[in-house]
This record gives sequence, structure tokens and C-alpha cells, in this order.
Amino acid sequence: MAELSEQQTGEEKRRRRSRKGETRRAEILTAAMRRFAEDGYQNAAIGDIARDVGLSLPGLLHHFPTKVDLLLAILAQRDLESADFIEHYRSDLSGLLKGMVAIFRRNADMIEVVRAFAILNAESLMKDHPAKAWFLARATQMQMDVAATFERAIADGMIDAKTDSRAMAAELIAVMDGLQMLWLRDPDRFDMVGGLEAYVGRLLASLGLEG
Amino acid sequence: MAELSEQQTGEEKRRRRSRKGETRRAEILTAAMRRFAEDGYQNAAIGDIARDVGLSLPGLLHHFPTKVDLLLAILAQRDLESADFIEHYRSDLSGLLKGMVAIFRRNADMIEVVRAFAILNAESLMKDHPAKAWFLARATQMQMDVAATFERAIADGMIDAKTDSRAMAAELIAVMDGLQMLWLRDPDRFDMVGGLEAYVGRLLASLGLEG
DNA sequence: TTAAACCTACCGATTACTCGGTATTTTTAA
DNA sequence: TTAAAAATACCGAGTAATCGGTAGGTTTAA
Repeated sequence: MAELSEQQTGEEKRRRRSRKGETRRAEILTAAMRRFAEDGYQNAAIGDIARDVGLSLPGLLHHFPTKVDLLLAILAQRDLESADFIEHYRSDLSGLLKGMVAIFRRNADMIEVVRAFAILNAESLMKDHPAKAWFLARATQMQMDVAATFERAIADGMIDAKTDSRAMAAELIAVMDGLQMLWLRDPDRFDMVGGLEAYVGRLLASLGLEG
Repeated sequence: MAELSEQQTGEEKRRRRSRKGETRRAEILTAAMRRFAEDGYQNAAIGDIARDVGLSLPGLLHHFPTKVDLLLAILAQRDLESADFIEHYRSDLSGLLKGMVAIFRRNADMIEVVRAFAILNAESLMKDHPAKAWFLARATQMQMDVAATFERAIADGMIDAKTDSRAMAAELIAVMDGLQMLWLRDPDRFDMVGGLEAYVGRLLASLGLEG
């Protein structure tokens, strides 16, 4: 699907040994997230990121040979992290909806990460942005997963069979993205968790799932 | 509210005469929109915009002395355009909701403009972005306007008095923003107008306004 | 005639990235 | 256990390209 930058292509890359460099790489990734949250990907200077972790620019480039590699490393890490959450909340529809609220609650304490990904998300709409494919794949996958959960609820006779699963999935994702943007714009005054709870509450009620 | 860069500060700027330069400035603004839609504001090069309209870089800078001036001119133009629409659809709640669908229908034919503003919107979350104040003011104003319409519907006895106007306003705006992002990511496969119609339809029904 | 429109030539700052090396660890083998 | 071997971790000093903006002038049009 997406380009692989330096992964193994089939046979084990016997190179890449682990060392204290692993901790350095982790430091770099979190520093990069912070910078991307402030300046976006295109505008952030990897030289600044290097200085943030007490490294020279070539020192950072030793770990991530190009700026794009650094970005892709962040996205790959996100893939790993979200894999847990996704799997955990895919059971039933009302579980998924409540899981989304839980995610929001957690996100409310990680504003920098959330902002970084929100900016990256919009940036990836640009012409030849290196994260374009990743964000498209992520959006598509998300919609399919959520829609599948709606479908399962229909199959189990939990909700009306006339429900448009794909539309409902898209709408849920849209609400989440939109609420997150409003919150990022004005974190102190806007309650995105409450906003999502209200939406989910009315949705559950209208689906007849309120217990 | 927002910073003024070169507007009149009270007395009429007696300078600034109109000429064929006006058409040039209009050309520049649309060219800039196209570039911002492709590369964002920070990453777009005003030299490219200049070439797009057959001008040298200093030629463009004659009309807009700095890159920020160019951005603010676009935002000011947007203010003028949206003023019409806002006023036109502020009557009653169901009129407003249907007006939103109409706006979406129109936006579906202006993908470049929509993308430019979506990217600008996210970019303006960055640290010292020159459009930060404008987008915050716009978001706040929008929420207040929509919430006021809900309030009026309550006062007129059209909808339940327990309705949380501000929350409903935020949710509507969130849905619109979110659907627009999904559409921008995949314009051929995602139907944002249909998505908004579905949401508005269910909202009207649940408010008891369906006629 | 006079201001606006526009150009060529240039500048200083920034940026991602390279080169050629040294220092630091870890692996390996005697 | 230890010391050579090898890979990794880093750095100082560039470099080529890009970009926003300026200086100072000529052309165009009201």
C-alpha cells in the first residue's frame, strides 16, 4: 500500500541492532511531535528538533536519514498505538460508541499530540504531501471498521435494518474530527468530551440502544 | 479584534486609487487561493503566485507588500462574501439548517476554495500563525450565530426548551467541518451533501420540526 | 505630469542534507 | 576475562537551493 522507506522487504534485515540509540529515537519522536504540533510538518525545522534533544542536526539525521523518514516513523508508531484501541472497542455498537468517548477523554489530556495530528491531517491534503497515503488509508479503514460495527448491530437485530451504516460511520467520524478542531481552537472554553457524549447519547437513544 | 495591517485607522486613507490594478489584485487573490489549496499558506511561494498571473515577484509585492498582507486580503474578501449568506439564512432554525445544506451544495463545486480554507483553518492552529485570530473569531461568531437561532426557536416555542443551544450549534458546525474533511480527502467517493442532509433530516425530526 | 504598475538585480536568512572525520558501545574471539 | 574488531553514535564545517523582501530604475496609463 504505502511506500516503505527502509523496512525489510522479505528477508530479515540483519542490520539494525538495538542500543541506547533506541531511547534516543524515542526522544526524537516525541520532540518531533511537539514541533509538528507547533509549526506543522512542512514548517518545522529538524534542526530545532535536534537541538530539543541535545543533538546536532547531523546527529539527528543519523537516526532518521531524511525528514520524511522522521514523519513516517511517527505515523508508524501511531499505527502501533491505535491497533490496541481499535481491537479493544470493536465488539458491539454501544461499546464502540462509549469507547470513542473514552478515547476523547484520554485525548483531552494530550493536546499536543492531538494538535500535531490534526495539523498533519490537514497538511496531508496538500499536493505531494508524504503523509497523504497514510491519512487516506487511515480514514478509509476507520470508516470501514465503524460501518462494520453498525452492520453487525443490524445483523444482530439490535438496530433498524434501514440504517445506512456507511453514512452513520462517516457522520460519527465527522463529529469527532469537528469537535476536536473546535476544542483545539479554544481548549479552555470548549468541552469536546461533553459534546461527544451528547451526540452519542442522542444517537444511542434514537437507535433504541439506551439501557 | 484582529490585527489590521494597512487599513485606515480612522481617517480615510486618501491614497489608494483604483485602476486596472484592481483586476490584477483580483487575479492575484484567486491565484493565491489556488496555491494555498495546493501547498498551504506557509509552504506556498509568492514567487509562484506571481508567475501564475504573469508577474515578477516584486510586481506582485507592489500590490501586496508582504505575504501576510496577501493572506489577510483573502480573509477580508471571505468576510465580505460570507456576510451575504449569513444574513440570508439567519431567519428560523429550519431555514438555517436548510441553508447549510445549500452552502454545502455550492461548496461541492468549489473544491479548491474549500480545500484552501480547510488547510488554512488547520494551519492557523500553529504557534504564531497570522490567521489565528481571524479563524478564532470566525469560529466563535459562527457558534454564537447558530446558537442564537436555536435560542430563538426555543423562545418561539418551536423546540424543546431544554435544548442546549450552544452544544447543538457546536455539533452542527463540527459535523459540517468533519464531513468537509472526509470529502476533501476523497472527493469522488464521499458525498458530503448527502451526509449533511441525513444529519439535518434526523435533527429536524428529533426536534419535531419536520413539516 | 504624476502616480501607479512593473522589472532586473540583488541580499540575507533559512533549510535539508552531505562530507569526512572522531568518540562511544557492543560483539566477537582468543 | 579481555582486547581487537566492527558497528553505531555523534559532530564541525560546509553546500546548494529556496524564499521573502529591497533598491532603484523604466514603462504605462489616467
